[in-house]
This record gives sequence, C-alpha cells and structure tokens, in this order.
Amino acid sequence: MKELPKRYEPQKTEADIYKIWEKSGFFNPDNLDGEPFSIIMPPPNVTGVLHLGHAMEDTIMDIMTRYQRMNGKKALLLPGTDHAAVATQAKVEKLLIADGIKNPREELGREKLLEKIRTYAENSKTTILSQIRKMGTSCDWSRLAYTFDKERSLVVNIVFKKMYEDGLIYRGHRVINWSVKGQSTCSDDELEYVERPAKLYTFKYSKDFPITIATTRPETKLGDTAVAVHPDDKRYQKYIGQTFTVDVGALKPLNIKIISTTEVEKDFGTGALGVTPAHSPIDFAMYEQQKASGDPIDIIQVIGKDGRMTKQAGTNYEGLTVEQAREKFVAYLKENNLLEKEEDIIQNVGTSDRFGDIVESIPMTQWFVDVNKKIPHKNRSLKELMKEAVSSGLNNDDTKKINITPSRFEDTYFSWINNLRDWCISRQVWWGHQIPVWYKDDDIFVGDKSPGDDWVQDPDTLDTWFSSGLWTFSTLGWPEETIDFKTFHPTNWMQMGRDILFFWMARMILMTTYTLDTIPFKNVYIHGMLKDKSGKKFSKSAGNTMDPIDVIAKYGADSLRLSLTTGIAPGNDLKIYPEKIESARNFTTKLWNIGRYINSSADNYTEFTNDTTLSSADAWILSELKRVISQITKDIDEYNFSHASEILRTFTWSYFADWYVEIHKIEKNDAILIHVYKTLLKLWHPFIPFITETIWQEMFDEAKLLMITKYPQSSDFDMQLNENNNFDLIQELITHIRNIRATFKVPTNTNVDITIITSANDYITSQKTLIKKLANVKNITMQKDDSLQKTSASAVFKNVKLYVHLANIIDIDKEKQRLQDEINNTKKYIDNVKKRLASEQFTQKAPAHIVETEKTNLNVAQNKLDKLSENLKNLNI
RNA sequence: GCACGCUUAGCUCAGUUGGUUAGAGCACUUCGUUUACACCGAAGGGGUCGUGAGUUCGAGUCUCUCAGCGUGUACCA
Repeated sequence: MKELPKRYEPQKTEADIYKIWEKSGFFNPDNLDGEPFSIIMPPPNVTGVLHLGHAMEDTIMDIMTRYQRMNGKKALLLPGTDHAAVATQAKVEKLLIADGIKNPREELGREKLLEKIRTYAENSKTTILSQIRKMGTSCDWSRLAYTFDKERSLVVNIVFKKMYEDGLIYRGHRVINWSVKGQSTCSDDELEYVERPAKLYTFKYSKDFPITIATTRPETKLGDTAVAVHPDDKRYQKYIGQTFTVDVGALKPLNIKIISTTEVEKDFGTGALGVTPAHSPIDFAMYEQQKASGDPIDIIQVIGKDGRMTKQAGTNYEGLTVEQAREKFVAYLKENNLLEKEEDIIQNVGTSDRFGDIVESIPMTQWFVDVNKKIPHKNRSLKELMKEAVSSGLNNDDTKKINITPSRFEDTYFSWINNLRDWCISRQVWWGHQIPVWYKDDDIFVGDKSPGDDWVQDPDTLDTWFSSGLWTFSTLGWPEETIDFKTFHPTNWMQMGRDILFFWMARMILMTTYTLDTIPFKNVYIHGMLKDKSGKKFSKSAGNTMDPIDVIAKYGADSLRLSLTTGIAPGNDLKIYPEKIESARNFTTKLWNIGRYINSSADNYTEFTNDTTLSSADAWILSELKRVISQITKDIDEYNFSHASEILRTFTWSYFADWYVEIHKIEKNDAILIHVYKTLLKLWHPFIPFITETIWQEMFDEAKLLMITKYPQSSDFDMQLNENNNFDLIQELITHIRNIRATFKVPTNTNVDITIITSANDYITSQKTLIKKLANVKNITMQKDDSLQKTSASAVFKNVKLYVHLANIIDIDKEKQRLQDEINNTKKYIDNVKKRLASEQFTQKAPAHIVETEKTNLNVAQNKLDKLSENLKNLNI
C-alpha cells in the first residue's frame, strides 16, 4: 500500500488519468464483454464552447455509462457534434459583420463564406471535444460522429429520397415564417415569442364599406382580399358572399369578399376579421379553404423577402419598410376619417431565435414534411407513428415502447403532436445539407448527384433537425447492416433537456419509426434547466455565465460533476452556485483524507474474507454498507442519481469517516477498514471518476483499472452477521453520555467519572477505550452488579445502568427537564399509537404489515420510555 | 386564454404504488479540536409541508377551490 500525497490536486492528475483510461481501450465496447448498453450523446452545436448545461449532461450520461460498464455490460457512449445549420451561420455572420464585412453573403459569395464557417466550426469542434474529455466523460472516441460528415450526409440523402418517393416530402407554396435579417425561413418551433407594446387600430377600408375591422398591422391591409365573419352573426349575415371593391391606395383596388367561418369569434373585437392571405398563416388557411370549396379569394403579397413593400402595395408604398408603410397607411386612414379607434395593447410577436428579428409571414415555395398523410404500406401517418411509439408501443409491440422519465412529459408530447403542422424543412442559409434535388426545366430529380449536364441543384439547405432526427442510427453505420447497428440499436437510454423535447426527441421518433420501423431509444430521461442562485437562466446578456472549464480549474472535474447531480429531480430545474460546488469539493477532500488515515494507521493489512472475525462495530458497518448498496443500485436503475449520491455521501461521511474510522483507532480491524474503503471507491466511481481512480492506483497499486472493476452488489455482503451484534447498544450508551455532557456544557479536558453498573463487567471493560474515545470521557469506573441476569450478550446490555458523576454540577434540573420533555413526547406518541391500534377500523382496514410495524413501534417507544424514566430516577440519587 | 410545473427549516432543495414521531446540504447556536481532515468533530435550535375543503382507519403524498411564482403554447381581428 502506497502513501497518498497530503493534498488532492485534481489539476495535476486529471489529464493523466483520462489518458490512462483512453489508452486502456475500455471506452470502446469492442474491448468489453456482456450485454450491450448504448447511449448516443446529444451532439453539442459547434457554435462555440460548452456551458454548464452540457457539463451536466456529460455527467449524467457518464454516470450511467460507467455504472453499466462496471456492471459487466458492453457499454457504449458515442460522442458527436452538430453542425447546427442556421445557428452556426448566424454566429459566423455576426462575427464577420463585427469585423467590418457588412453583408457577408453578398461580399464573400457561397464558397468563401462556407469556408469561413467550416473553419469556425472545426475550431469550435476541437474546443468542445477537449471540454468533454475534461469532464471525464468515458465516450468511445473511435466512433466520433458529426452531423455534417460524409457518412451522416449520405444517410440524410437516403432518407430524404425515401420520404420523397413515399410522398411525405413535398414542395409547396405556403405562407412560412421569414427572417428578413437571416434571409431564411424558420420552422414554427424556431420562433421565440416576445411581448411588446403595440397599437390596435380599428378602421374601415372606405366610407361605404359596411364592416369595421381592427388590426395591429395596418400596412398588410393593402393585401386584404376578404373579411371573415361568423356565420351566425346577425350583424353581418346579410353581407356574406358579397364582394366590395375598395381603393386604399394599393396598386389595384381591392376586391374584398365577405366570407364566413366559425373560427371568427363574434364577441371579440368588431366580430369581423380582415383577411390577408399572403401575410398570416391563419388567413392563408382560410384562403386554401375557400379555394377548396370552389369559392376562391385573391392572394396579394405586399411585403417582400427584403422586408420592404412590394409593387403590389402601390406606388405610394413600394420600397418602404414595414414601419414606414404602417405610419403612412395610418396617416391615410386619419385623413379620410376612416380610423375609428387607436388603442395601446401588449402584443406577442414571433422573433427568430437565431437572428433575433421579428419574422414576417410570406408566401413562398418551400419543402415540407407531410405529417398527416398515410404512409404507403403502413396505413398510418407520421403523426400516428409518433404517438404509437410513446403510448402503446410501435405496431402495438410493447418492446417498441419509449418510456419517458418523468412520465408527465408524455402528455406534453402528445399535445404537441396533436397541434403539429407540416414541417418546413428548407432553409435559405448555405451552411447545411444542400437539398438533394436537381432541376432541369420542368424536370425534378431527387438523388445524391446530378443526373447529367445542365441540372441545377436546389440552392436551399435542410433544417438542422432533419439530420439530428437520424442521429441514433446514422451514427451506427446504417444503411449498412453493421454489427454496431445490430448490437446497439435501438439505443438503451437517451437524456436531454426539456427545452429540446419537441425539436429533437419528437424528430428522432418520427425519423426512426418511419425509416427503420423501430424506436430510436427505449428510455428517455428529461432533465431541467440550470439556473443561477437567484433563479435566472444563465445567459451571456445577463452576465451570469459560469464556464465549466474555470470551475474545473478551480475545484476539479469531480466537484463539478457532484454538484451538478446532487439536489436534482428528473425534469426539475437546478440552481447552481459556488457554495454548492465547494460543498462537493469538501466531500472529495474527505474521501481523500480517509485514504490518508488508512495510509498512516493500517499496518496489519490482510485481505478481507468471509472468515474475517467481526466485532460488533465491523458487523454494523458492513450491514449498513449492504443496505446502502442495494439502495443506490435501485436509485440508479430508476435514474434517481441525486438520491443515490446523497445516501452514499451520508454513509461515507457520517457512518464511515465519523464513526467507523474513530472506532478503528481503537479496534484496529484493518481488513474491514480497507475492504469498506475499496468498496466505496467502486461505488463512487461513476459519480467522481477521477479522484476514485487516482486513489485506487496510487494507494493500492492494482493492476486493474477501477473503471472496469465489478460494481459492488449487496449480495457480496451476505456474510453471517454476528447475532450478538451489540453495536447499536454501545451507540446508545455513547449518545447518552454525549447528551449529558452537552446539557452541562462540560469541556473535554474536565475530568468526568462515569460509573457503569452491569453484570457484564468484562465486556464493558473491553469496550472502555472505545467509549472513552467517542464520548470524550477521561475516566470510567466500573461497578459490578451480579443481581442483573446474565443470559446473553445483548440481554446484558439491556440491563446496563449508567451513572454519571460530574464535578461541579450545579444545575441538575436542566438535565431533569430535558429528560422530562423527552418522556412527555414519547408518552404522547405512545398514546397515539395505542389509540390507533385500539381502533377497529385501523386493525381491520390497514394492511397487516402496517399493523405489525405499529406494534413494533409501540414496543420500541415503550422501551425507550423505560430507559428514560430509569435515567431520570438515577439522576435523583 | 389553455396546458404543465412549483409553493416543505433562514437559504437551496429531496421526499418513488398514501403508512414509523417529515429529511439533507448550507447558514445559525453551544462545546470541542493542533498526530487523516478547519475543505474538521460533537451536540442543539428551527417546519400548523402556500390557503380552504374533501376522500381515507391514516394525507407532504390523492381530488377540488383559491392565492403567489415559473415555463410552454395559442390567439392577438
């Protein structure tokens, strides 16, 4: 056994330990045996550096992976990164603009800009991967993947083609969300709603128009082609079907048709809605509905892709920004006395989450995934597949059912699916998978490569979530039937933040159920968001960010890992702040110092076997350890990482360090001390891998890495525990002495005489040193009383009488009072239990084991009461 | 508007099919400690589990009401 250095300095050892692990080859499941267990890492975006959220995810995944690996599984944690299409391009463009390039796309052109983004992405990737290593994440680097590399791009194209041929991907002219700043579409999920003050204008198109309408976007009214009213609305019924021509200054006079739809609420506003098909998704839906019913209305686009008014808006407006046009149109309404009301309201506007500008609704031709169409040969839609996978299991096969932890997110998931509209997958940014579609005149070809000369590829790229959705199988070698794919798919476990539940989890389920007719993962664990001490989200603009790398430099990776996994519950948010990390760091120091104690005092080290003689304290610590192991195994299996580390901490610190180590100073059972310590290193390893592996190697010189030792099982501790285990009675004795000492505030260096009257004189004498040590007692006097019956060791202990004589005690009433209070409380409790046991309703209706428990409780309390009364009586002597 | 979540000790939070006298960490009080550890030890105080009702032999846990906070989502004519 070798000496540990005085202090644990993670900064000096962590990098080396990681290298040893990596070199050993055991991050790679090919070098492991057993049942497969797989986790595919949610790929971080290559938009910069990792934040604390990633650190938490890496920790959770690594705990799971190391735990499974130590339990003899062929464990795979597959790492990767995400090219993050729009997000990355937006980020790089922002940087370029800050560098003085006003319009990167125009000035650099496609190829040069892509090159800049590629360089940025590669740098960012390198940083991220090194950060993942610093966290101690035990992932298999030989299988590293990237959403934008060759293999993954191939999968994207194959799946795109398959969906196209099945008619699930189509090209359509629809109103979509358009970011003027980013010059690209956004899916509905990529919108962030921001509240801001706005004005609501109530007006008429013209003096002789019969219906008043209201709007917050007057400039779009230049493109109105209808007014919608409720079919039952008596005020407007007579106008339904009529068309009015009004001239509001647009290029041509507007033909406004009065249509009816139940979607309009009679009591809201004026009860009538101006319909602008080109610039509102709802209005566009009405436009399509009218078209389908054979009573079409017009569509007029008055806002262009550049965010300015189009020619259709009329010469007065053409070229103006939306804001300018609004002002002008309102001025026009005022001049002509058409404006009836102008009120201030708070409005929710959708902004682009990446570019930050308010999105415009504009009709454009884009690619969509149809979520409602029946899939050929499956007779179900994508929506239905997505529902099945989480409710009954795909194809009603419960082995193909996804379990979501915590389960409440299932409801959120279903309600999201119910409201799901077709998914717009084309983006006008350049960074991403270019749509594998080629055009020549009116011909369309879908495939990897151009089918010949003069074909032009669609310039658009795919939504980044398209490739992310394929992640669980694109990383495992599909479309080839590789060993990896057959072994590790569907993956066992997936974790993610609840913020990307829809973005990502839903898309993975969609893509996998459709493409492979199976599920992407069996279990998904949803974690909450990290917040600072005051409950605010971490963000650069709030200036409250904490860089995980700084934290690691200061406290070590283990402290960070531990602080990110204590006090969390699945799906709930977690607050993180320095005090919490310090507390974790203090624990790692404690664990280290126990090792240093063993260094200094365990000199008769013999291997622990089932024949090792156990003292009562030994038996106690082993039985506690057995209990702890079965508890934490259960906890990790149920993803209660926080609870597992909490009880392990209590055991390590309060039971092992504060009790057993103190006892060892007297009893010196080295075999047990070391055995328990080594077991603890194994149990802690998934949570704090660096320090445990460091101690393991430095102290014990083991040939085998701690990382691949067998995880302790509670059955390992099924030895015959001594029936005459009196440890709890000694504990009681000591606690009692401590109580008395505390009541009278006796300093340690004051001589205390204790007289213990017992028939088991010899046994107590043998424990005298222990009692002295743990109760801070200087002298113990023994007095034999043979009148006490000696039947067995435990019975002897129950007959212990304890007298405490303290010098200079004046206030004996204080101790009497304390005892009296405790007696009263116990009496009250006994009364309650008795009452419950006496009640027929209880004994008849409560389950038998509860009744039994209550009876035991009653006995325990009764014994306690006897003991307390006796102590009180003794105090009167 | 709708949905979901939260409300437990001064603070941050656990509390798993309802079942011992409701827990932890930090903070606090008192006492101690220089030989594994002050990044320490012992003892202690502190909670009508947000409000009000209900179901039950039994409710922090289940149901309903209300209040405060948070998140998501829709509408926004």
